[in-house]
Order: sequence, then C-alpha cells, then structure tokens
Amino acid sequence: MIEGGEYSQAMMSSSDPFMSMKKMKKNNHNNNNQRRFSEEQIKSLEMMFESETRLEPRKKVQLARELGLQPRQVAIWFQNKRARWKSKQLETEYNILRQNYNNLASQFESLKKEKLALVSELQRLNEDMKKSEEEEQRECCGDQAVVALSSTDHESENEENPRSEPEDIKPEIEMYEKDHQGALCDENNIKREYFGGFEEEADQLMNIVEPADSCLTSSDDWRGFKSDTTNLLDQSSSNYPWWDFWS
DNA sequence: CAAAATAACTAAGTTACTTCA
DNA sequence: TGTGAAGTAACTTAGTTATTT
Repeated sequence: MIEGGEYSQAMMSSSDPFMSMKKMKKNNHNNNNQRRFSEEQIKSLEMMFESETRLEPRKKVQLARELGLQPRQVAIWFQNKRARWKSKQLETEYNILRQNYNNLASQFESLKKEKLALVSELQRLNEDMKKSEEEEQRECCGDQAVVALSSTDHESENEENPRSEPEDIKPEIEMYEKDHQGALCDENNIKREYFGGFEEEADQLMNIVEPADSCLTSSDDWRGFKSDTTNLLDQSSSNYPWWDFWS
C-alpha cells in the first residue's frame, strides 16, 4: 500500500502525469536533484539511528525538517539502514559461527588422533598381558611335571599348596583358567581395572564413545558424526553445557 | 459490538544510478 | 577509456496493526 502524503509529495514533483515510472524515478531521486545525501545529513541520520532504529513519526518529521529532506526520504533511509544493518549482523554472526565450527573441527581431529593412540596402546598392553600369562602358565606346567616325577623322594612343603598335590593339579589349572583366561579381553575386567569403583560411569562413557567409533575409524567423511552427536548433545545438555567439555 | 475500509507502517526484494578499482 | 562490482536512494509488494466508518 502506498503511503499518503509523503509519497505524493515525492512523486508528484513531475508535472507530466503520463511520465513513465522509470523517468519519474530518474527525476525524483532527490528533491534537491542530489543523488546522495550530504555528509552532515548522513551523520545526523546515523546518530539518530544509533539511538533508535525505528523513528517515531514526530521525530521523523522533525529530523526531515532539520535536514531539509522529505519525511519520506528519512523513512526510506531508515528502512534501508535497517536492511543494511541486518545483513551486516548476519555476516558477523556467520563469521563467528564459522570460526567456532573450525575450532571444534580441529579439536575433534586432535581428539580423534589421541583416541587412536590410546586404543593402540591398550591393544599393546593386552598383548603383553596375554604373553606373560602364557609364559606363566607354561612355567607352571613345567614345575608340576618335575614335582610329579620326584614325588616319592619329597614330602610336601605345604599341604595347602595345590602344586604339591599332583592329583589336585588338574582342577586347579581349570580353576585358574576359568578365573584368568582372557581376563584382559573381558570388558568388565578392563572397566574394573581402569575405572575401579566407577563402572557405571565407564558404561556411560563407552556408550558415548562406541557409536562414534564407526565414524572415527571408517574412511567415511567424519562430518557424518552429526546424527550421533545430536543424541550425545541432547543427553548431556541437561546435566552440563556441552561446551564445558572443551575447556 | 462486529466487520469492512483505510491509513500507516514494516521487511524483503528490486531498480536505477554513482563511484571506484 | 570502458567495465564490472559495490554502495545507495527510491521504489514495489505483501503483510500487519490501529483507527475509522
């Protein structure tokens, strides 16, 4: 809808009622035939805009009178100024978001590397443990064989010591195997060992880490983490701000 | 009092022009 | 000197709100 007085004043400065819209625009860019506002005018408009981004009608008329402009020109200037200001704001916010994203991405990358290093370290430790277990077992069997052969010459050193009782060896070995075989591959043992007393927390951590594993280790674009982390963020946001994680 | 008409405003997008590298 | 990009005043359109009829 066209504004009443201001519009008429601005548009009807041409005497030709049949003048094309383009020509009218050309002729009416400014009532003083000046294309751009003066520095003084801009300065005043800017100052007013800083105090209020929307002008009251009375102030608009007053400002227009002070600057020698039509009230409509002031209104339009404020409209344009709001639009420019908004797009600048958007640009600023976009840059901030992009910077935050880049920071998060690099932090994510370094955590990813750290995690891989920890996983391989864990694997190495597991292998070491397995080896020492096997050696222990081998040594144990060798001793028992020796004991069995020389049992007639020696009394048992300790009756409670199962190794001194050849007939008890088998069940004991079975018991030992039962208790220790693959112990370090057992998730519960790992948790007990590394998170002693905090198994529940460990479970939560595992739940968080595991879904991310596939995207961390796969060759797929890691940006696919979005769907996984959405849940993660939702879960944790109720307890503490997720960004605390990075601090 | 409800509903239609009108005036005044807004945001978003466009046009015509100037300026400058 | 010509040209394209950027900036800007003025405009159009469609929507909202307040006031009047």
